[in-house]
Amino acid sequence: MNLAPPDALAAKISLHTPLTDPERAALGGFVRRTQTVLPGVTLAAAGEPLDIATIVVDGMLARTKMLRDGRRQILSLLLPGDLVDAHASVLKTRDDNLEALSRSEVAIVPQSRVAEVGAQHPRLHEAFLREAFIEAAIVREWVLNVGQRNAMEALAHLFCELHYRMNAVGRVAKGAFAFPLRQQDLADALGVSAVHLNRVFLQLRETGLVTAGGKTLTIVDLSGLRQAAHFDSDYLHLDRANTALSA
Amino acid sequence: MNLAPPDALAAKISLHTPLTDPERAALGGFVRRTQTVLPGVTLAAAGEPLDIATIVVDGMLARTKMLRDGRRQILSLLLPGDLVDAHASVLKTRDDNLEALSRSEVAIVPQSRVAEVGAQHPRLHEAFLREAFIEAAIVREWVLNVGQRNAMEALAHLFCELHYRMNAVGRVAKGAFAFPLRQQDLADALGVSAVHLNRVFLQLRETGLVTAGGKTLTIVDLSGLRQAAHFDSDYLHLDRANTALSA
DNA sequence: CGGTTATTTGACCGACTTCAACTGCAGTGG
DNA sequence: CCACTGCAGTTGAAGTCGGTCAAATAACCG
Repeated sequence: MNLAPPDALAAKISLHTPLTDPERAALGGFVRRTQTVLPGVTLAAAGEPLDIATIVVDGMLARTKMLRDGRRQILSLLLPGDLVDAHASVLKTRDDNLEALSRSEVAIVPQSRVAEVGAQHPRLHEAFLREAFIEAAIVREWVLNVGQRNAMEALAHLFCELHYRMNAVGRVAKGAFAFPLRQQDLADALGVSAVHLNRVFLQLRETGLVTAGGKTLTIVDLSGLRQAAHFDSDYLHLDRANTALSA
Repeated sequence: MNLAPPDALAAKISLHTPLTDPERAALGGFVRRTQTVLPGVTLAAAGEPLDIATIVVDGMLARTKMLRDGRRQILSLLLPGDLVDAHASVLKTRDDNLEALSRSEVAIVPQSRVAEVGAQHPRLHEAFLREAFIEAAIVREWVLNVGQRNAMEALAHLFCELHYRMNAVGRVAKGAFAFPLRQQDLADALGVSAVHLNRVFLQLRETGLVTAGGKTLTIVDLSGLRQAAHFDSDYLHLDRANTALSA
């Protein structure tokens, strides 16, 4: 029903680097064995060693940080095709958590194997690095979302981002894509309370720009939503993708 | 009066990797020629090519993002010894601005030279990568600051971070270090208004935990400040440094 | 010293929070 | 089949943190 697992990551990488068959095969090796994780499960927690990378095959995960009193911040959403913590082995221990927000399929790859594949395929090495830097760019935009935009703008902006990122891996059909988050997760992503998020989300749906239901989000009017959010996709570094969307 | 320029970067790197003399010399080559930038000057703007790295020799700069209506968010503060945008050449264009917050000394290094030195000195290559990942970790903590902590906690947390980072490059004496920011900059860092920041900053000074004056910030009671901020320095990945502070 | 910029203060307003209750829905077991 | 349970979503009321506007100091700089 969805693209076969390896394709999402390969699709993202080939936005910047055309891939040869051996390179595709190497990527395929990463996701040969996947495992299912249930919503709420923490795959990796702050303080643990950074010895594994994770590839999201299906579902939605998040990088999170917690405060002692239970406050929780989502730092970025991890979508199918995302390669998480590759190259992070230059640091010893994690400083954040990797948490499943929905039932998801992931492939867990030891850093040593990522390094081996990188050594054999220099362009993959560079591509992995690029993915890490793009995630950093997404987190920087996230700061802007949380720090400067009000809840409505921030929500609209987040939905735009998800649309572009899901589209880049072929997971958008007629403006709709899987969206399994609870409102509490959205609230923790934007740094507002769940109650306030609920009201703002209702308001946004009333505008008719988006509809939601059954764990699916539909962007009805992308250009209207982009305007509401002042969304500019440059920070996603999608380059060759979404040329149809940017019009 | 301060450490000689190259020492700050070398000091940070040697927290993780002991450096040989040739490696130190290579770093010294980066900062042989520096230039002065005045407060408010934008060294590099979003949309420009990512073809240079910048080393902060003295002063304070910031990575910033702007919204069309003038709202401004500071994404991270760049201190002496920081190596900015090394390795970022895997991406084509900047998505943020590099702005001087005070009169500063910086060295501008073409990405090609960073790459050459990295090729000659593999451990420097890895060290540059590590610096980039540490900055990403700092930005992630920044999201938590802006999204979950209130203004007082966030301000105390930021001051703790600065103390640790300045200490790691030998720029702290008796709890005091150079702090040339305007309150407007602090406000843009925390995502609050300058008026509110002013009141909160006054309140924090009234607690006696910190004092400020003459572009200098003094942490009077670090452990008290850490408690107020619930500060945990793990995310700075300082490893061997600050062992005296962590007590 | 004059002109500019940064900080401080006051008054008022609005976005967002908190607490609490209620609805709707899906799963479970009797 | 229907109660029971639990969780996500929705709604209301009251309060607070932080925003805005505006003006008054205070510090800085040529």
